[in-house]
Amino acid sequence: MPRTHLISMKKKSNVTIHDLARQLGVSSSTVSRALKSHHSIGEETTKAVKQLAAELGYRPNNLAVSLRKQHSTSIGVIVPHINRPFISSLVSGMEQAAREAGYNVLISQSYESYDIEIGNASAFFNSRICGLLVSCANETTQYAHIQQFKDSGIPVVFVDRIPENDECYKVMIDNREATFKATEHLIQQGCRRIAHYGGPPQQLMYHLRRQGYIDALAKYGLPFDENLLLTATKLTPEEGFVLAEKALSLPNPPDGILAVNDNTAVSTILYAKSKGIRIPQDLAIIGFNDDPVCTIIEPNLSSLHQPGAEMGKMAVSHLFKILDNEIVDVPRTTILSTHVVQRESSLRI
Amino acid sequence: MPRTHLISMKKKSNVTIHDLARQLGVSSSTVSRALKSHHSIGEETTKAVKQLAAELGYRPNNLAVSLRKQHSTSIGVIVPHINRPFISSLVSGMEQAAREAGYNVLISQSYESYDIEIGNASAFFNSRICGLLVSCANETTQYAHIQQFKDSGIPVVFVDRIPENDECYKVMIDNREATFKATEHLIQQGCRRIAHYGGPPQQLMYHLRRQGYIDALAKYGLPFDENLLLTATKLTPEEGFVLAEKALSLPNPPDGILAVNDNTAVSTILYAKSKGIRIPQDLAIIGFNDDPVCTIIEPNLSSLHQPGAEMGKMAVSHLFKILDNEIVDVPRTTILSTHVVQRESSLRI
DNA sequence: TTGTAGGCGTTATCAG
DNA sequence: CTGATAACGCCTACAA
Repeated sequence: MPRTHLISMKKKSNVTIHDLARQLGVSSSTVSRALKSHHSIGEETTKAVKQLAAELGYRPNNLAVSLRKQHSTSIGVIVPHINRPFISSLVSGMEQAAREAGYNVLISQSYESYDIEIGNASAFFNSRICGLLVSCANETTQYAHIQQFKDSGIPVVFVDRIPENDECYKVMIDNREATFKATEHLIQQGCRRIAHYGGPPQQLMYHLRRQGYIDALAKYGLPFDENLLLTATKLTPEEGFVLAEKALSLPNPPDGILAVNDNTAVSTILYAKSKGIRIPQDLAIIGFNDDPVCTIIEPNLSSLHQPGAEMGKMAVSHLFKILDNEIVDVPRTTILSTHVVQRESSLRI
Repeated sequence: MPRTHLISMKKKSNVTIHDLARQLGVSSSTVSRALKSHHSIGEETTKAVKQLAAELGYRPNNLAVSLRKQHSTSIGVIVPHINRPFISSLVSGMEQAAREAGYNVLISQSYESYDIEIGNASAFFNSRICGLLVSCANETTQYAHIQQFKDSGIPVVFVDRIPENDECYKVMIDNREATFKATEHLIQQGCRRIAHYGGPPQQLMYHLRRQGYIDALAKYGLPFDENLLLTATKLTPEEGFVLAEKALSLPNPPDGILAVNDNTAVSTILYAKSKGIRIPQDLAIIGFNDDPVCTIIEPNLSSLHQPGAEMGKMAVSHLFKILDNEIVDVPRTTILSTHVVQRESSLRI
């Protein structure tokens, strides 16, 4: 009967430091210290402990460690959708940086919904994440669900979609400058009536992009025509077709389009081509994000490149610095650089 | 003096059930039970507890709950790369299903590396995930790092990239059938010399896809020409160009190409067009995955559609059933259906 | 209906 | 150099 017991030596992995301690005739504190090569433990003891741990397949229980240390190693990430090129690169960068440092990444999608974002934040809080990275839902205009983290000393870094608040840590691009440069590029290519597809205006990001567009027009003395300022809410390819039709059927249609993302820009190219409008001769187009699709659509789509993976890594790096109290090294706002990638869709000269 | 206490009402969120208990003059077990509306607790007590909990901003500590219950609510996910259309949809589906059930999703990327996959699995194990979803790295041919979970009673579901092992839970498509259908489609469109870009052959998935291609040729009495069977390792767009050049510069070039993914198919279209090869008249092409790019490349790329998000949801659903001991409801192998999406790149009739 | 006590696995403090 | 003890926050027999 004890036989069966011994035979089932299937390395059960509930081995704890106490099991090791018992078998070695030492205390569990000694085991705990030996496992992390604490200097105060004798060489032999340490070796013996580590060897037995390996033999029995001991695995530390991070749940217990985190509870005891009052500090977990899980970073929470909230994004609107994972399956979008820019965001999946962003998340990929976060995951890479976090894992290299031995941290886990908890992921969640808000689907652009404020309520879901609140729920996700709440779940993360209860899971005692050690830090939060958020790219806000378009719906989100209040931040109480984020404030709870700060109140508990859990650092938060906003990425890309950020709130209008100077107090918080942000990693982003200069959205105004980006669309300014994009608009400027179109102007330099000879466009004089440039339309802009803007995103949901309550999102600061889209507001700034609008502003860059307007500022560029002003700088070059081009009139601002309200009819040329369209607003998108979903920013899907489908919506892109609607916008394209709207813009191109104006009595006085645009000769250039600055789209707030590549989805809508691509749809516009497809729509224009189907109507016999030549790109870029009749209509120059530039998108935003520099998604992979830019080099596949014909003509290739000019776009504003923003470094997704780098933004993710940077956000994680900032998070770690804040956790390590090297706050002085972390600027409230980090601006990553963007650049216009000039491709056929906008090159008229 | 108690005043100051009351005034500093900055809801510090380290409130525990003991704090609530103390303030209400009850025991912490009562609080614990009241919070989950245990029937044995008086209505008034329950109400009082919940109200105070809300006032003080009490938040349950999942770390402690999991430790105590010996069961966490975190699902680990290992995929090769997040930022690929199919995989990000897969992960998105997983996240959605998991979160709806109140579970967290821990994500990690293997970058197709066996060693990194092992490291990720190890980290997850230490974090005491309650279940694992894996889509294996191409390098992976051994599964000891996965076995540890099974040995500890932690369910594992393989998704898409699965091992050659009947014992494990798998959610996948019928890869052989998929490429069989795709090849058949090309044959029905009049192709007689069909080339195939295969993936790393050690991955069962790619082996099966090769087999479907070969079987279809056989069924229709077409000769199998080794020169038409190319092998890709990275499956990147860049590699697609190399493969395209290799295939199209053969002495007797193919009139149809079955690519193992859309990346390489798209590159082939671009390459062929640059060489004046007409698609689909001179060369019919079909890809695999049905990435968004298929409807943007011109001509639109035919492809094999596989339901990414559904696979992810299904995997999570299976995991939950296994956790709930409803094992009888979970088939070892779940095959999701695929279909050929016929587009211009292959329609010659 | 409520309270007591013990423990989940680990680490930190203090003592030897 | 090592050990005993007490937490971390929660849950759950068992008692009352």
